[in-house]
Amino acid sequence: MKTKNKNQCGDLRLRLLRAASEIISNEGLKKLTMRALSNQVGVSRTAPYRHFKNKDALLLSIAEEGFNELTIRYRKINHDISLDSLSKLQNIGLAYIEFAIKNQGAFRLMFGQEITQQQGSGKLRSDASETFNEYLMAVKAFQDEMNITIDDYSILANYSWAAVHGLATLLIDGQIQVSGKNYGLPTLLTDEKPNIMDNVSSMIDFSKQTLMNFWDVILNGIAK
Amino acid sequence: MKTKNKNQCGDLRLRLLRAASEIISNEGLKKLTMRALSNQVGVSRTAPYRHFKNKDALLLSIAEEGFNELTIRYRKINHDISLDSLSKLQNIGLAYIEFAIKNQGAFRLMFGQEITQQQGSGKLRSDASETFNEYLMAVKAFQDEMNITIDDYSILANYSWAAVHGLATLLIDGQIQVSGKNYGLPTLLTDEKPNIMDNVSSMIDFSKQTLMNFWDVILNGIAK
DNA sequence: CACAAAATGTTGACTAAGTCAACAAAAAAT
DNA sequence: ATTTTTTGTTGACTTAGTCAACATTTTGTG
Repeated sequence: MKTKNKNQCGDLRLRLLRAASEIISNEGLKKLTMRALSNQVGVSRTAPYRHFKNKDALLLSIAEEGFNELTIRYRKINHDISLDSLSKLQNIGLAYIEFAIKNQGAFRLMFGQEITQQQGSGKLRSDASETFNEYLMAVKAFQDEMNITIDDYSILANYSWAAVHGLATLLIDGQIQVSGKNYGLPTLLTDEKPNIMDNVSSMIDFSKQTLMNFWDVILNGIAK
Repeated sequence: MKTKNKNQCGDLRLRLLRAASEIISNEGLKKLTMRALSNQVGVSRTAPYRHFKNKDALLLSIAEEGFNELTIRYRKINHDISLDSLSKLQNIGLAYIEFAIKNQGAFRLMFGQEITQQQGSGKLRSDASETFNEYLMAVKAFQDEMNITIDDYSILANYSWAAVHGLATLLIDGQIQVSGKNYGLPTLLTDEKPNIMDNVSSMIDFSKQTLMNFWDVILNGIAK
């Protein structure tokens, strides 16, 4: 009998995933080496290969877990009866950005090119589909509730995805100054080096602020 | 006398930069190795080290060149008298995306984390500043010409940057299907693998379409 | 033009990292 | 209790970044 008991068989597997995500978030993908990872977790350098075919497979798993986690958050929002469809969409956008900031490692893998260019493994695709479906559902509900003139819902879906994704990406890549005298300016325009992990809460505040403006513009237009 | 003659001293340097960009664009950053690069260019594996301190320095140079190139395009648009401020802004956005699609390698380096997290080298910062300033100039002109109620121009700047950047990023990461029956859908929701290099023109068409909607929404709001 | 200095390129060698194979220990199944 | 299966370890091979020593070519100067 294959005991898929997470406390035994899966223990190391889980610890590896957690540690790997942390390393990527804190030090970047380049610093994630199988050897450093093994070391961190306290096993020999090849132990991870009992749980993952290779490094890419490990990264894939991180992405899968990420989608599952994100789906849970989306569902919680979509199921919340106290929210109207606009609020749901807004909260989903914020959840996306928060997830990106707090789980940089997973986020980069989920929406980066590393994985899309590979096979993708049915598992990943189905996990990701759940996430996307939850998002698309919110968009549809919003369009139904408002009298949106655009017929194709995928337009709004892509548009808001792009905007939110862009903000998330710029933030975790340290491209926008979220604190100090250069608040809101492109980092490359300033002398300050962003200290990403120390700035999580500033980033989230900045995102909230930006998203507020964002939705205001979407709804009313810039010229009002 | 230091002959900085590009035809002699700089010859290999330039060839390396070109080849490196190409490799990143076609096969991804992971496939760019100093050895493969040297091989491609037809020199020994350590020859590049005469022109770049190390691999990171080479990447940095690619980014620098990228900013210079992008600045030129922005300038051309900003100086075009036949365009009003809105058109300028729109064209700049499109130029950004086109650049990203046609120069993935450089783009990833310019706006990714690899570089921001490093020192940044004054040269890079000043090159990037020119690009950003050109962009900010267009935003200001636009806000001046329209009667925008938002006082802080950096809000619109960040907002449109994020949206455009998000679209560019999703496209080059192959996250959006730009042709076929799944047109406009997230790739992970489908079975099709995007063939990025074969899709350049589809991507650009898709971007134009999306940007049209994008600016329409920004100007008029979604509910009209 | 001859020679010294500087720039450029090459080969050899070292290190870090991914990964396989053979072996060992532990857990599970019979 | 013994056989399998699972999980982990060490050794070894390969690829890739990079330095050092050496060779060659280019450049500058008397």
